[in-house]
Amino acid sequence: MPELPEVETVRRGLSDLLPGKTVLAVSHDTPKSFPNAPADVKEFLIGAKVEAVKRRAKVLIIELDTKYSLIIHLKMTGQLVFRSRDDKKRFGAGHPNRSLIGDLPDKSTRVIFEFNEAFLYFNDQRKFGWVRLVPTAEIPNIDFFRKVGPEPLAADFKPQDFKNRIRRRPNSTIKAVLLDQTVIAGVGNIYADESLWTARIHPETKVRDISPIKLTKLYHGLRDVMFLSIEKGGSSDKNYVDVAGRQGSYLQFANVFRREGKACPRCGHEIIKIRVAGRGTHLCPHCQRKVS
DNA sequence: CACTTGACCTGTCCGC
DNA sequence: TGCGGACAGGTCAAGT
Repeated sequence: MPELPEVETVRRGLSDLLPGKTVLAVSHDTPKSFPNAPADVKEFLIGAKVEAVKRRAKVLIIELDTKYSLIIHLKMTGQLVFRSRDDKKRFGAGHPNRSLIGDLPDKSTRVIFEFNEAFLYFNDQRKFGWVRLVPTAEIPNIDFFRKVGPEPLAADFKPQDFKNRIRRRPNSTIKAVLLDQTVIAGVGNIYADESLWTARIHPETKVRDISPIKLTKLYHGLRDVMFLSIEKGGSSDKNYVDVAGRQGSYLQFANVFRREGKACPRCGHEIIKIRVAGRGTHLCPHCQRKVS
């Protein structure tokens, strides 16, 4: 579930909490969740101090003072939840900011990082996510980072850059291209559907059939929905929570996603759900016509 | 080569 | 209430 806005929300939370803290211990459930632990953990992680928490596409990068970094992908159901000794006082029962998840670790907990008086839990129900320890200087050489496209929210990412990237795949459907991380970084199913609705583009439209004006609308639509979602703490359908265990509220503002059978907020026609590029896809068949 | 489909996992929901 | 099947927000490898 976590797409760019959710991962960015987690990054901001971790960035407020982790820098300056030293890793005291690490435990993990399976090699799958932490492929190069524990041998490397003992040697490279314990005693390391967190310097910064960054994000590239949907991947979190926790930079340590040892020239190593932890890189973390939440995939569909990953969570990173931070609990300090003070959290019971700050987020106890009745507190509006209290965590929505219970005692940790729970049965979805895969990796635990212990800091002084605090723990960071990596939970992942479906076990698609992972944590890796890599030399910081090697990160740009990792296959995923070499291939991944530009950050759509970067200040220097202009409409023309967006159009040029998208047009590299003229014969694909626009939905498939938006989801392709090598074209644009960080777009997932929710923000693909929402941005296509905003730009009034049918998700099955071939890229070559979309006018320049519509592509410009899509550029702005994509950025608008992502900026709004970050402001709302991301989308929580089921699993996603921030570092304090709180859900995001963006889906309250969604126009089509998970709204099949309801009225389109723009024209009142019924929103439908179809399958495009192998993914559940939500659209208004009246506002979003196939030929631009 | 460009593009699409299945596999990876667990949990939940829906129809019988 | 139980059971089988479909489905879930991401990414690869393998297939056409």
